[in-house]
Order: sequence, then C-alpha cells, then structure tokens
Amino acid sequence: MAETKRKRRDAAAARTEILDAAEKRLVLAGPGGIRLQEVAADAGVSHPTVLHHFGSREALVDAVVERALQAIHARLVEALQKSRGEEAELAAMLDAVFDALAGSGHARVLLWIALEGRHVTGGEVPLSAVVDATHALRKSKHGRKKPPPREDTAHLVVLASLALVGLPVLGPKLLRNSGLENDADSMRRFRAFLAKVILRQFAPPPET
Amino acid sequence: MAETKRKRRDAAAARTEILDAAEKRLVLAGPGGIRLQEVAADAGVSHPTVLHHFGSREALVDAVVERALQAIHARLVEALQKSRGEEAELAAMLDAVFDALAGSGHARVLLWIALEGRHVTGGEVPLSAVVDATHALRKSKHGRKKPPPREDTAHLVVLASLALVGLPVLGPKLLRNSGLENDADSMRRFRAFLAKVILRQFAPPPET
DNA sequence: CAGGCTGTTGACAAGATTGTTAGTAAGTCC
DNA sequence: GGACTTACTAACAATCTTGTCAACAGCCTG
Repeated sequence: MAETKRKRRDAAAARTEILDAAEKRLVLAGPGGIRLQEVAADAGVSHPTVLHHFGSREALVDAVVERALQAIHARLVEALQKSRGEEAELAAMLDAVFDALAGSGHARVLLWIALEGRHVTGGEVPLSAVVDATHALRKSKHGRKKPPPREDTAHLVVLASLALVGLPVLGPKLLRNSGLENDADSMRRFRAFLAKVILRQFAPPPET
Repeated sequence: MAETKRKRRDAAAARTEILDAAEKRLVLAGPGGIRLQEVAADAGVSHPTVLHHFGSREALVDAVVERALQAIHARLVEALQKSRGEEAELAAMLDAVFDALAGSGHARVLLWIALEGRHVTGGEVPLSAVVDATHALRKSKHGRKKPPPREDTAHLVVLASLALVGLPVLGPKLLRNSGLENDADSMRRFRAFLAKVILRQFAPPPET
C-alpha cells in the first residue's frame, strides 16, 4: 500500500491536468462550484499544489474559464468554417455548431458564465463575422429585389444562437413539456426545423 | 443604540419575509449561492431563525425554488391568457411573456435550476397547452390545404421558449457581438423580429 | 556526486457556513 | 396574573474551504 511515490510533472503538464479537472467541475457546477480539494483530488495532486501553480482559487477559475472560452471559440470557428457557404447544408452546419456546444458541455459553460456575470477577458464569439457572411449570402438570394436590412440578418443569427446554446440545457425539458419525445433524435428534428425556419427567411418576404 | 426590541411575526409572515430574501439570492446567485447568514441578515432575523422555520438550508432552498416556480407559472399563464387568440398581436404576447421572464429575474431562475439539475416537484410550464392552442389557430389559417403536423407547431413553441428564456440572460452579449445596440429597444426589436418569423410559419409553406 | 531549482505535500491557520442548544421574550388562553 | 406556546437569539460546535509554511523529493547541471 505504499503510496509514497511522488509523481513529478513539469509545470505545463501539471497545469494542464489541473485545468482538465477544473473544467469538469466548471461544466458541472459552474465557476462558483469549483472547489480546490475536489479539483486537486481529481487531478491526482494535493490542493496546495493547485495553489502553487495558480496562486489562488480565483486565478484558477479565471484560467479555466479563459481556456474553456478559447476552446469554445476554436470549436465554433472550426464548425462554421467546415460548412461555410453551402446554404443547402444549413442543417448540417447547425448540427455542427450544436455538437460543438453540447458535446463538451460548452453550452453549459456559456450559460454559467452569463448567469454569474463573470467578467471575461478574451475569446468572444465572432458573431459579427457570421452575420456579415450570412448577410452577403442572403442578399445574393434576393436577386434584384431590395435586400433586407443587416439588422434583420443579425436578428436571425441571434435567434439561432439562442436556440443552439439553450437547446442542450433547456431542450430536454422543453421538448418533453411540449408533448414530444426527449431523445437525441428529437433534438435533431428540432434542429432540422430551425434550419427550415431560417432558410425560409432567406427567401424574399411574401407581399402583404 | 438599544436594538433590544425583538420583532415577533407570526410563522407565515416570517416565512414569507425569509423567502423574499432568499429569492433575491436565488435570482442573483442561483440555488447553490444561497447562504443562510445573508438570507437571515436580509430578512432582518438571525440565521437560527431561518433554520427554525425551514429546518435546514436544503429545505429553505427547496421552498424558495418551489415558490419561485409557482410564481413563474402564474405569471406566464397570466401573460398568455391576456393576449390569447389575437394572432395579429403576437408581438404583444411575446412582449408579455418576455416581461414575465425578464422582469423579476425569472428567466435567470429557470436557467439556474436547469443548470444545477435540481429536481423540481411541481409547477411545470404548461407548454403542451400552448402548443395545442397555437396548433388549432395555425390549422385555421391553413384553410383547405393540408395542415402541418403538430410536431412542427411544438417546435415553433420550443423555439420561442428558448429565445424568450435566453434573451434576458444571453441577449445583451449576443446583440452586442452581432454588431447591434444593447439597449432595451434593441431587445424589443428582436422580439418583433421573432414575431415576424413565427407569423411567417403560420402561412402555408411556399411550393418548392 | 554535490548542489540547486522546483514540483510536491502534510500540518496548520483563519474564516466561512451549517447546524445544535439552551434560554429569552412576545403573544395567548385560563 | 400565571401558565403555556412559540418566535427568536446568542453562544457554541462541527465541518468545509482557502491559504500559508516548512520541509521533502525528483530532476538537471556543475
């Protein structure tokens, strides 16, 4: 039972392992739910080691939040780049963004941070670029008719964002309360519906 | 400086005052952020008094969450009843629901509870009834064409729910990141856009 | 191998937080 | 007025959480 062997990593590896453990807690319980002892135990170190590498609990939380936001940013950019321009594949693009947000609990992280009102330094989601790209595509579909204002496209992107961020967290309960099933396929069908709604906005509006 | 006067309420009044104080913390910091001392100080009692009336911290949290959910339920039903059936006034109805969710921090409470995975006993939002009412209205607008499936209407209600719950929390950041303004009028315009999108789904789909 | 650098840890300290207990005081009923 | 109920509180206890400190232990360089 000799646990006397000390594992010695270099500083970078130790920080990574500790941040990995902290990120689990971040997804599960939010920034305010991160406990040094739990993070340390999960990382296989003692809690003073965590303080040695990060200085304080707050600094650890800042670091894990910043790393998570950068990871989210990278995942979203990747998902958006992969299926850019093919408006027929909008459903696939929404699925890719949804997977980026739901898979690793990233949607939960975004909501935790928004609720706790944490001041974030970097890694904002480049929604403005998405709006611009979408707006250019939309204008091309309108032909010679007068194009919709940019604000309209921005609203469309915001609506999709709200849906995709909220879906992993609120989706199960909302779908069940609406009388629908609650499995993964039900969420996929909702995303297909969202794609249909968005595409319909691309066409020129009906004359009233 | 004689603070020696003990204020003595009856049990119901004491519980109400304590729950009011606890609800402030619930909105601000979530169920996990409720502290007996803070709640007690805010309610003007000592913390053992809180335990006297509720038994334990967990019981207090359960009580305040249940009361908040019932209040949300009542506010939503009221908002939905007030503007029922007038599809031309859909924007007003969305505004009413938005006010019910944003005004008292109710949207924050719903998100806190969803994120913390708290098991809730009663007070589910009656989305199924909303879906049924919306679906009936939608079918009447379709005339003799074949009506859309009920699932489609349910998806529409879920989309509106995701937007209205997420808007008070994520709206400011999303609107700003999209290159829009961040004031109250910007949120109102987004809701008007949402109403437009929903109403467009009411019309029969264009032939493809 | 000697020495230093540094990752690592047990022990401790200080404060926060929940819960207990004994007793006080305000209101009610006889 | 006296007895009873109960809202209420101060003081304490137990546990948790963050942070400090001195010392230990790998690893590299001379």
